[in-house]
Amino acid sequence: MTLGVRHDDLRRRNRAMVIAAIRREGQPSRTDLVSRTGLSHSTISAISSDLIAEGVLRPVKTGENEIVRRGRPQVSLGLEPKAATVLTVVLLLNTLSATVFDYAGQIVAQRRERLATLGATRDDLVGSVMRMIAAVLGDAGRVPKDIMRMTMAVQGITDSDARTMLWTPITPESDIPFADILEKHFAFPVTVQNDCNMIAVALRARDPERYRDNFVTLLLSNGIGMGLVLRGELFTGAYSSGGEFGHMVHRPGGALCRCGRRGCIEAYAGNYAILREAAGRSDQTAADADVDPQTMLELANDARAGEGPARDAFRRAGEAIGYGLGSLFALIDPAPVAIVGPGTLAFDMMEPSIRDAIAQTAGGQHDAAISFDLETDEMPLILEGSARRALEAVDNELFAPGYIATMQATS
Amino acid sequence: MTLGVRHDDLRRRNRAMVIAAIRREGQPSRTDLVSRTGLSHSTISAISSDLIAEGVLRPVKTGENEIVRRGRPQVSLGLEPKAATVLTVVLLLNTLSATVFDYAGQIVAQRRERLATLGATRDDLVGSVMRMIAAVLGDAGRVPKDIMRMTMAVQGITDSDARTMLWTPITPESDIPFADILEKHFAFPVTVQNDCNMIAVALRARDPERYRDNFVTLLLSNGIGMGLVLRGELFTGAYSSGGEFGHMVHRPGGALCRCGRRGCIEAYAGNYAILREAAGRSDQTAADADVDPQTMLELANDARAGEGPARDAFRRAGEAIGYGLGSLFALIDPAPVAIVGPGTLAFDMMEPSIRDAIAQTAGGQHDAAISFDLETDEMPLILEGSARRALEAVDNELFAPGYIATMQATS
DNA sequence: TTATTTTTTTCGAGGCTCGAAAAAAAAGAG
DNA sequence: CTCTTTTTTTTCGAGCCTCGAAAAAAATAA
Repeated sequence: MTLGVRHDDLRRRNRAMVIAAIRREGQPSRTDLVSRTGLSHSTISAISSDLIAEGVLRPVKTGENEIVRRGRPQVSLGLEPKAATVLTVVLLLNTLSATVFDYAGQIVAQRRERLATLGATRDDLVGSVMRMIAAVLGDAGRVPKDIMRMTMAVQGITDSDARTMLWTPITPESDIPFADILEKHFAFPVTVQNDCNMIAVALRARDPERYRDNFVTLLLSNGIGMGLVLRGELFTGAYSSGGEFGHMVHRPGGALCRCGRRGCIEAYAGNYAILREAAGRSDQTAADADVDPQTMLELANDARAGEGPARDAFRRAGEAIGYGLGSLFALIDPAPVAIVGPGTLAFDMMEPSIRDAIAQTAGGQHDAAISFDLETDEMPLILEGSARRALEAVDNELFAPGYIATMQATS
Repeated sequence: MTLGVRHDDLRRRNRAMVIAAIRREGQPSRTDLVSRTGLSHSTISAISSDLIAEGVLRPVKTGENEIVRRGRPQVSLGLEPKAATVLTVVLLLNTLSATVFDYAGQIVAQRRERLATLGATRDDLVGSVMRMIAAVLGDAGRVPKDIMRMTMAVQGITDSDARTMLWTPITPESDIPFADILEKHFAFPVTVQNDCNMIAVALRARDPERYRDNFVTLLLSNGIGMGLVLRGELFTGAYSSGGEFGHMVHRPGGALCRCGRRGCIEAYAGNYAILREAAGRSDQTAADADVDPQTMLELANDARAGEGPARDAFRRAGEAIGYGLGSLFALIDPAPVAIVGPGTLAFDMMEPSIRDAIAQTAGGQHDAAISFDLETDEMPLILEGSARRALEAVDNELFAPGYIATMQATS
């Protein structure tokens, strides 16, 4: 049950608010903070001087963009890059990358390598991740105890505690408790997140006007991923990362899906499904584990050239996505949709049938609210979202009792 | 953007917490409140004596159930019935009822009448509601300015501001702004809520062990309604009351639904759909506006008697519900399901196919978490949920600045 | 050099919660 | 019947926190 609000929570919350505002705004002055947070000048002054003394914030000299006016000039406050260091690891099909960020969100060091995930054993995967972390920490000139938080983004389903990769399309291995393994080895806190959720986090940070309280991100690739933000919060399931849009049922008992079930949206709209259909193979054929982007581009060009199996396949894919969005919108009301990933390259071939299908559903009522934004390259978004997630976790730890002691002990 | 926490918010929140705890627990002592809220004895003492002085709480003598122990006996605190009066109106197919509750949640007066909603014009409906409110207020010996809050529960879709009935199956009329109309006439605040959402509110109050953070309520009747609680909060859409489970797409382009679209879950699982199928009519036949419960009981008995069209119809209905739940659970993870309404009388004929269908979907993975509770009579739940909603709104208004002044002015 | 303007800090007042101690209210013991 | 013990509730002073007003600081304009 909900606990009463203690007196010291008050300061902690207001500190959190100030830091969050600075992370959003970039380099606001104290006066900006007053208007953003609704707190008084006195309070902002007290909190910010505390945070500066603790090494979390620093006054920054704004060079050019300042309007020269009468009166005492505003002093902008920025996050102190040295206040903390965080680490992100992104594990996707055949790709592994690790990045070190400073507290201000700037990249300190980055590594990326190809990794044949499909054939990799559990130990291969864990070992590769560990080696890459060690290497990138070396590049950045940091040791594990400098890292205050790590976020790992993976393709697939994670548990709701963000500790274990429950299932993934990138390897037959499942239930890998990355957080436990890495925390044991490196001794910094780790969370494991779904890649699409990280995309959603990044989009909200990039364009808060458009992506704020309710929106959907779809990742169109060999599978179909979804990130869902409802009421301004990332939606996750009760047990898992949830949001398995690709495995909502499009046609009961229909086409064979990569997950082994039948009729999932993915079994019509995933790259493998589009290829299978365009190639005239039965929709009960086993799925390809990976489809070359080049192949999909050629398929899209075939479809653009005129009617034929390729165009039909994309139409069918669009229909599956459209009915799925329609059902989703029946539940949550229409919302802006961001389409991310390689699938955007053929989105023009799918959009008409998506819109037709949505119009057939209850979700199609307010279709003015439905718009599609495209972003082909998902990798920068995943990285940005992961970093943001790790940094925001640090932001909030800074106010926990004992933070100051910890900082002094480690710095 | 989120505002800073002011100093006076603190007291307001803690007062809210105390009142909420008392509404949940019934008649806790101050010591109980200390452990429930985590606040100190001093704070609880201060807040409760304030609330007693303001006439919101009262010390109650617990008669029997008290364990006789050494030491100063605990004094239980209860809600003061005279602190406020709320009103609920429930408008369903062919039924209208209005109830007056005191602040402790006891019924003061109640009226109920049959009303031929299907043939009623907008003015008929509004007029009937107004007359019934006036009558029940008379029964209760209250005047409109005694009422601090009214909740109206309606079958159908409401807007997310809870002010307008956007669409309803009980009459062809749509977009009736009940809240505006009634507030103008009676001058007390009104909200308009979806009936299934009120059922969810009531279930959570009745059995907080089982229905707490995540659960689903399905109302099986001529149509299919849903109430959804996620993360402990009633889920509503961005524009509407949302949760249109019955209009998720089961079979694209399939059976004709009452809403005019094709393939909705309701077009297979609503009473009219089951009857249509069992009677051997085409699934493109127009829906009956209402189906006699007696007819459904006979149909269920036909089905229980052995294989045949009736059994097939229920099986098909179960399949639609099952795939729908499967898709829902793919998004939100499995959760307990409460099945409410006349449809429960034939639930035994549907449950096997529901479970079979769910097992075919991604949502069926953790099917241990899926359980069905049945409750045939929805009316008491709707009433209880509506009252609770109104009372909780009053609970929270009591802490708004100016509350004390208002109370003194009106009492 | 002085006045004006704007930002930031300082200072005292008022509220709130907390822990400890005191008061209250009952049962049990002698 | 009185005193002790036990438990609940209230009181009291300390410590924070936020706020508004006033003061200080830091720049431009005259």
